[in-house]
Amino acid sequence: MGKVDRKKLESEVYKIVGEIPFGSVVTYGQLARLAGFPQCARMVGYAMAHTPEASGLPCHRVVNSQGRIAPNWPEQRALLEQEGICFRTNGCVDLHKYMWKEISHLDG
DNA sequence: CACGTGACCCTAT
DNA sequence: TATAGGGCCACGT
Repeated sequence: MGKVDRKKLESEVYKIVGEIPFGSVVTYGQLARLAGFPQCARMVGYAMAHTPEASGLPCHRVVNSQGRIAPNWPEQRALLEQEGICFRTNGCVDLHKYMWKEISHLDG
């Protein structure tokens, strides 16, 4: 196995992110698996952190496996709340409630 | 070239 | 329910 093709990973991930429906969230790990890079959740995070603002992609709908939003980006919470997503007292979204249904089978 | 870092994830304690 | 540690891999210094 050679090195990961970051460009390929990015294009695949961005394509999927663009399809996340309003009011739903997806985890980094799920994105990695859907994109065909199951061991690269970290790279997905890297890609998200470098997503051009001009892309218009709904990267705020991507959270970690605990439903926690990205550090150093508090705005993400407001963006999700605008879509009707409520936060628990521990600061996480309820994945069982807001997970993108079409891919929720990738959980376990 | 070696090392530290990060919008991560899983298992064990 | 919390923390700790290992694995992961590209990137910048």
